[in-house]
Amino acid sequence: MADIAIKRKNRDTSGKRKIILEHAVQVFIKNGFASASMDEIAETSGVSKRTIYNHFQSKANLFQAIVADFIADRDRKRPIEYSKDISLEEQLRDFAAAELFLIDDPVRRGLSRLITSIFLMDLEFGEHIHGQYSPYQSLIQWLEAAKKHGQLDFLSSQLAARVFYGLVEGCITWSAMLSDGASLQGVDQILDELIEVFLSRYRKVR
Amino acid sequence: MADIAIKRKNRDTSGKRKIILEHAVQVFIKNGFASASMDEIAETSGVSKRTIYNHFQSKANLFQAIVADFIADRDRKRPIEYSKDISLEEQLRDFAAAELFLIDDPVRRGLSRLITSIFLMDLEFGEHIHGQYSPYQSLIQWLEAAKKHGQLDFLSSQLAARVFYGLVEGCITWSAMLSDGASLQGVDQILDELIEVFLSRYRKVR
DNA sequence: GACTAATTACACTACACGGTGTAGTGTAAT
DNA sequence: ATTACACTACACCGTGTAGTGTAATTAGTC
Repeated sequence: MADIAIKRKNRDTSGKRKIILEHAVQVFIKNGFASASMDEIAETSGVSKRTIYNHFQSKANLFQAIVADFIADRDRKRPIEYSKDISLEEQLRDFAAAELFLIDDPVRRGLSRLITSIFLMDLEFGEHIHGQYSPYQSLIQWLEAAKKHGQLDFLSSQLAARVFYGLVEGCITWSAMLSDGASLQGVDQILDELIEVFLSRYRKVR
Repeated sequence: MADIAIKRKNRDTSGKRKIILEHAVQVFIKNGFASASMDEIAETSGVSKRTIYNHFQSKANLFQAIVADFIADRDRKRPIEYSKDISLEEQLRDFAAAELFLIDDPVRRGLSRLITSIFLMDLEFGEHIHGQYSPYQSLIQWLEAAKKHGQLDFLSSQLAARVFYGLVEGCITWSAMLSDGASLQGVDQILDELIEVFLSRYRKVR
């Protein structure tokens, strides 16, 4: 494959672009979208402001690119399917892992906070981000499979899914965002407890 | 008492002040703090900008006044104490009611969203608001009382409280904020289910 | 070394917005 | 009639900042 050399004339500018994105994230996280200035982003990146505008049409555009990367990163995980051979606990832990991924790294956590704060004030934007989030649908499928297999019992898989995600998000995600990760201390035990709570209610008694 | 007439000279300006506060809330909710302009607030209020600055030192000051009112409103509810004569379900519903109060009215819900979005990006501000929130401590007391009375069983009241609030906030509060209240459909049944989930795990079996 | 795309430095525009100063008005108390 | 005062309308200032135009410079490719 000669894809790399398909156009020799143009230099590879992806390095600068990447540098800009990485530093812009920091500035946006630190100041929020509105208060982050393009001058500061340029300075932090060690790049002229003009170069930023050569790579990105506008501030909003730059931010979009960051969000797009974040979403792509988040969605890299494949949906999880029900398995008879793995304990319910372990499989539920897998679902929670997708949520933990959003907050266990300081940069991702910062971005989660920023993006969440934006779509608290702009619900349309929120739809756009949250709408394409698959794990939730995936969990519903999983719950129904587990019910069919006689391991779980509930009336509404919708409601059960809401309970599970509510538990994880309420007890872990939100408190981690609001405490900047401090509440992630001992998160494994907390998660075990949440799963225990969930199964206390929905595990089928034989 | 002639307190009202203690100084006849000053006219009562609380009317204008109230009007400004009420309309400023709308503008802040619509645009966020940074993007809300004092000119728009003046126009919306039907009041000259100068008058706003006669009542409030600055934009930040005006916003503080709004937040203070919100907090005062929120904290009007007295803490709940354990009672042997009321079912656990009913008492837990009472705790949840304090949370529901923050999101059942469109204006309060808007303010909740705004304030939350601000302290996602400014954790110090968050401390200030969240730090003085009593229901959480109050629930821990309640849980321990119920345990002593032999109705509940758990190792850590901290963790149990976290689970309960996590359930309520994760399943109800956050989803109501992000859906602008749409998810409040059938919230009573959902709450019943959450309490059932909680008690499935922590109710003492005799 | 020549060519040229990428980058820089920097001056500049356009504009929004927080906040102030002021001249003047309506009104209720004296 | 006078006074005190809340209020309005409006011009104005300073500043921060998104975004542009341009000439000069750097550096990768041939």
